[in-house]
Amino acid sequence: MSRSLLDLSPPSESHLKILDVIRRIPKGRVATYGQVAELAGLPGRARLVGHILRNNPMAANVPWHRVINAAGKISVRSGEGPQMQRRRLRAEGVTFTAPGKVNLDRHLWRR
DNA sequence: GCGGTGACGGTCG
DNA sequence: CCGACCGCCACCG
Repeated sequence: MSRSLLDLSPPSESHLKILDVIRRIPKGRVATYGQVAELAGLPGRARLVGHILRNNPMAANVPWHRVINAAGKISVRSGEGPQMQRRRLRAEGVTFTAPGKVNLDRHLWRR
């Protein structure tokens, strides 16, 4: 079978650090890609966070749905991703100001 | 091994 | 709100 992304990717340190930060996002709160990257000690690498979530679909034990972009919107593109993300956030009590747009003033993770 | 390409972003106008 | 530009880098040819 052709496996290009997942199977061959060895868990790099940055990789693990990012996932670790995401695990710390409290329930009912959200964090931006840039914020996650920064907390992981990787300032300026917001896109790396996106890449990782993209290549780690399941992201087991990782509340991937709590990661959104700086505009408060859901960035997930693939298939049902967006819907599922919105659903999960709502289930945690996260409110939206518009379809797919999280109320950052209320739920952005402050640290 | 090297370079082009595009990305789950961010920022500014 | 939307679009253009920017910067950083993993992926693939």
